[in-house]
Amino acid sequence: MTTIKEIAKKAGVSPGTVSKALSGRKDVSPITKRRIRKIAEELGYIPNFIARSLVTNKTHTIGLVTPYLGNPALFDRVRGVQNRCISSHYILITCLNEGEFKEEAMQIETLLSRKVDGLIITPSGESEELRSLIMKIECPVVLMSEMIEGLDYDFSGEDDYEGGKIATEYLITLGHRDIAYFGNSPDIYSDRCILKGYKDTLERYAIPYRSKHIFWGNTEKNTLEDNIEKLLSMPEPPTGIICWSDIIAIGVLNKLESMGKKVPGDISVVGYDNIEMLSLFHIPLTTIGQPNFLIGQKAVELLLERIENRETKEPARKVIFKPELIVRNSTGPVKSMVEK
Amino acid sequence: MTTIKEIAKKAGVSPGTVSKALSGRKDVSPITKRRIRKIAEELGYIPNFIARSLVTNKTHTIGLVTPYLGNPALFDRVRGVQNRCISSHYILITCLNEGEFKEEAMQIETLLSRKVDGLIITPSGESEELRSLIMKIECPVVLMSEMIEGLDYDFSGEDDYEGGKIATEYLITLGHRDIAYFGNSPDIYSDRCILKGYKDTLERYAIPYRSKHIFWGNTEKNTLEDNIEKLLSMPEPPTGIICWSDIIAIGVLNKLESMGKKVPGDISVVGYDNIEMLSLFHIPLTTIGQPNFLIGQKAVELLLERIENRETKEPARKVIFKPELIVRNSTGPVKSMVEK
DNA sequence: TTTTTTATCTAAAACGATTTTATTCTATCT
DNA sequence: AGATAGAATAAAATCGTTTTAGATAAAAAA
Repeated sequence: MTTIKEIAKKAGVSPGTVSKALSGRKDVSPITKRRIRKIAEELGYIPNFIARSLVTNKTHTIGLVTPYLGNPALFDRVRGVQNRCISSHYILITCLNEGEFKEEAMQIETLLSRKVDGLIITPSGESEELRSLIMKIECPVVLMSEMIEGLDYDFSGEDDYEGGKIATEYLITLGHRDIAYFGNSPDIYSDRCILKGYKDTLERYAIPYRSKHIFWGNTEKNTLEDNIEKLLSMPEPPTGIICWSDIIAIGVLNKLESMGKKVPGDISVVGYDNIEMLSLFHIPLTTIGQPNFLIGQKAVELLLERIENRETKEPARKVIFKPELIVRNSTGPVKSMVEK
Repeated sequence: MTTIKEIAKKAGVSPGTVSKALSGRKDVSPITKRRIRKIAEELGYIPNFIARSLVTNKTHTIGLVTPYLGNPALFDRVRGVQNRCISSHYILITCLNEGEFKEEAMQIETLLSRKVDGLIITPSGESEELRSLIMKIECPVVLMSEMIEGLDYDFSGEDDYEGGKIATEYLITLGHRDIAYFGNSPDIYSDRCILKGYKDTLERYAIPYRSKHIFWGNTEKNTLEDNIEKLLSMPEPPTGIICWSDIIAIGVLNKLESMGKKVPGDISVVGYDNIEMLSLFHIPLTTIGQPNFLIGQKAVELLLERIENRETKEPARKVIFKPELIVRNSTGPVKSMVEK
C-alpha cells in the first residue's frame, strides 16, 4: 500500500510537501506539485481517510438510525438520505433496527464510536431513556419523520396531523359519520399526530368521538384480524376506516373481503404512505402520500448545515412537508347516501 | 470528549494499561481493571474507533456497491447484508449507483480510501474496465447476484439459468409453444443466464428458437409498450411471456390489458423476483423467486471468512441458491388447448 | 539466602496522515 | 554588497489508540 512517505521519498521531498501538493493547497511550487502528483498517480496512491480523520477530527461520514418495521416507504427516505450524502461527498452508515431501545442505543453508540460528523435519527418511540440518550450526543443530530416531544432538534418529516385531518375530512365529505382509526401504537409520535388530526376534524364537523372506534395493532402481531371482527360485530359498524399505514390498510382490505364485505361499497378504507405498488392492488388504495425521498434529502441538508458551520446556535428548524391525498378506489360515498 | 489518556491520569496509571484494561486483555490485575473500568464508565468514555483502526489496520467495516435500478427486490438483499454485518459487529457502508461504470468506480475508490475490510459488489455490467478495476482491489471481494465472466471471486446469488429453465418449462407444460422473453439488457449477466435457460429448454422440447421473440428494454426507457405492440402485431403472436423482472412483468400486464388482451386467457406472463406485494395485484403475478435476504447474508459470511483468516488461499466459492416457481394467476393453459 | 519465575505496570514506538513552526534559498531593493 | 521580504521546503508536533520491550516488585524455587 502506497503512503505519502513513500511518495515523498521517491520525489525527494518531505511528507508535508506531498500532503500539501496532493490536497492542492498553497505553499508548494507548481513544478514540484506536478511532479509529486505524477508520482502519486504512478504509484496508484489512495489516500488513507482513517489517518486523515484522526488529525482533522472529521470523518465526512454521517450515520442513520431508523427502525425498519417492514414498511417499504422507508426505503425511499433512506435513498433520499443516501443520495444527498453522496452529492456532498459524505458517506452514509445505515443502521436499521427493529424499534427496540436497546438495539437503537447500541447503534447510536457504535456510530459515535466511529466518529460520525452527524446523526440522522428516526426515534422508535419516546421513552425517557431515548430522550436522555439523544441529549447526550455531542455531534449534530437531525430527527427524521418522528419527533420526540420536548426535544428541540432540527427535523425533516411530514405533517401527520394534517394527514389525519385530510383523510378524515375526505371521508366526511363522502358522507361518512362513523369512522374508525387503525393505528399501530400510541407510543409512536406520528400515530398520535394522525389520531389528533382525526379527532379535531371530527370535532370540527360536530361528530362525536368514540374511543371504541380506535384500534391498535399491526399485521405482524395479528391483532388486525381480531380488530376487524370486533369492528364488524358492533351494532352500528363504522363505514370508513383510516389506517396508520398502507400495509395495515392492505391487511384490513384483505380481512374485510374475506368476511364478505365490499370495498368501497360497504366500507371505505384510507391508507397512509402511498406505496407506489399498491396502486396495482385489485382495489387500488386511496392513501395519504408524503415526499419520502425529499424528506431524506432535506434531513441531510439540515445536518450538513450544522456540521459545516458548527458555531451556528440557530434555533432548531422544522421542515415539515404537507401530505397529499391520493384518491383511488378503496373509498366511496357512504352507502346510506347512495341509497337515497 | 474523554480519551484514554484522561482516564489514565485520573486512575494514576499509564495509557497502555487503560487500553489493556478496557479491551480485557491479560497483563492487568483484576483490581486495577475494575477501577479503570469504573472511571471510564463515570467519564462516559466512548472508544475512538478511528484511532484504533489506524494502528490495528482493521476497520470492522464492509462496503457494499450495487446498482439500484428501481428494483425493490434489492432491498431484501441489502437488508440481508446489513443484518449479517451487525450480528458480527461489522458496520456496513452502502453505495447505491445507477449502473454507470464511472459512478461505480468512484464508489469503490471511496470505500478503499475508507479502508474497508472487505467489499461486496454487485457489478453493473461486464466491461473490461470494471473487470480490471476489481482485480486491482487488495481487500477481499465477494460478488453478489451478478457474476463477471472470467473473474473467479467468491459469489453469493441465485441460479438464473435454472430460473429461466423453470419458467420456460412451466409455460411449456401449460401447452405454450410460442414464448417470448422480455429482458432488460444483454449486458447484464443474469439476463443472459435466464435467456440461456430459456433457449436450452426450448431446445430440449424441440421447440425452435426465434430471435424475434426476444425483446430488450425496461419501463424507464419506455421501450416496453412499443415492444408489446410489436409482439401483438406478429402473425402468430406468442402466447406466453417470460420477464426478467416483476417490474417489467407489471408493465407488460398493464399494456396487455390496455390493448384488450386477457391475462391469462389470451397470454400468460411470468415475472421474476417475487416481489411480495405483487401477489396483491389484481392479477396475482406468477413469478420466479429467490431468497434475497439469504443471498445478502451469505455474501457477508463468505466475505467474513476471507477477512478473518486472510491467509486462506482457498479457491473461490460459489454459493448458488435455487430459484423457486411461485404459481399465481397470471399464467394458465394455452388457449388452443382450452378450446380442444 | 539467592536465584528464578511470574504478575503487573510503564514507557515509547508505531499507525499515516495534517498542520504548525522553522529553516533555507532566491530575488529584490536600497 | 547587505538587508530584507517572500516563496518553497523541511522538520516536528499532533490526533487517540495499540503494542512491544523493558522495569519493578512480589512470589516461588533453589
